Order: sequence, then C-alpha cells, then structure tokens
Amino acid sequence: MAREWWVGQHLNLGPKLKKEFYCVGAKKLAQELLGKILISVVDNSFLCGRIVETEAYLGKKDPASHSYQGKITPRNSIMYEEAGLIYVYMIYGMHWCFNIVANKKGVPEAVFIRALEPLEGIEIMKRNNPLAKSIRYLTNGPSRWTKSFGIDKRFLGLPIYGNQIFIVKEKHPPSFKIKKTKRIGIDYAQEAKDWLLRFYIEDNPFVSGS
DNA sequence: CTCACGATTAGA
DNA sequence: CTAATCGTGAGA
Repeated sequence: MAREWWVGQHLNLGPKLKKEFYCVGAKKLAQELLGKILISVVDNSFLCGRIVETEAYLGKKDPASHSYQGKITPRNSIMYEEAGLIYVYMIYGMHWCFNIVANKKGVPEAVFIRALEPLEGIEIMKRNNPLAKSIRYLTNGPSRWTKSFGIDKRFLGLPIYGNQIFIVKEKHPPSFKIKKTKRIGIDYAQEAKDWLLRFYIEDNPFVSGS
C-alpha cells in the first residue's frame, strides 16, 4: 500500500438503515451492503468500518448454505427468522463468522460479511486482535474483522438495525466498482462452488486475499 | 454416546 | 503447505 489513505477520512454519515433495507434477498443485499458503514458501540467502545467484501448464501437451493434443502438445526435456526437479524457461528473451533439474515421469515438467506475497511476505533481493534501484523490484517478477512470488533456468540440474533450494532450509509459515498467472483472456501458445494456470489469493492486494499 | 469436519487463519 | 481447536450435526 502506497500510503495510509484511510486515515483522517471525513465521514458524513446518514441515518441508520432500517429493518426493511435487509429484506431484499441475499444476492441483492450482498451488493447493497458494499460501501456501507458498520458501527458497533458495544463494551464502551465505538468501532466503525466500511463493508468492502460480502458473499450471498441462497438458502434452501444453495448447497453451500447451512440451510440447504431446508435443513434446520439449533445453530442455523436464526436464518429462518426475519431479515436484519445477525447469524453468528463459530468455525474451526476458534473463529467467528458474521452474517445478516436477508429475506422474510421462513426464507433462510443470509449475507456473509467477509471484510471491512477500518475507519474508527483502530486502537481498540488492535487490542482485540493483537496478533494482526498491520492495520490491514485487522479487518481483511471474515474472522479477522470479527476478532477485531469483538464479535462472538453474544451477537447471535441481535438486530443489525438496533443500538449495539448497526449500519449506516455515507451521505456522499465514494464511487466504486463491484467485482464478482465465486465464493471462498466452499469447494464441497457441488455446482454452487462456481456461482458468482462473492462481491467486493474493486481495488480496495482490505478485501481478503489481496 | 462417538466422531468427522468446517463460509479460517497463522505460521513454517 | 499444515496445524490449530472445538462446537456442531449426523449417526449408532
């Protein structure tokens, strides 16, 4: 990275995105969320980042989804609830993954948030994630940003339009191009492994694997 | 009850 | 490239 171009960025934020914003299906929501600002105000800390990478999981018809073929388990049952609720689960015994339910009750779609661009609270993120090799590594992967933000099972089922964690739009968002690729880490998912359901902001240095 | 495994990451 | 590390889900 040539320079720390995110430092000192002026943020002119709009109102909290409401419940209805999230009830548009995972494929659309995954793209709508790019560029939006995620804010958490938990544990006496204000943390803020721009969403730069997402994936859509399309529920019953998606072999990569936890809710494929309508499967319901204690872990994934929140996916069947109303849009805008948070689906958090642990993976590999040590990492937390963060999703937002993206369709009406009974339609178990979700958007997986894979990467953020850190904007505020970087010192707190470093404290939460002391092994991160640089600012970039605080948030450039699905379980890196959750670690830096202190996301864990306490967030399961919380609304993403509430008071502890929520998303807003910038009043004057910078323009960007959306790139689409296959999703990461789902090679077991038969034909769905090649579906173009990963979305990211082109040239953003906080996108995972870049 | 057992046991294989994962929407990942750090490190060799 | 592999190990880490354990909740989860499927099956006996």
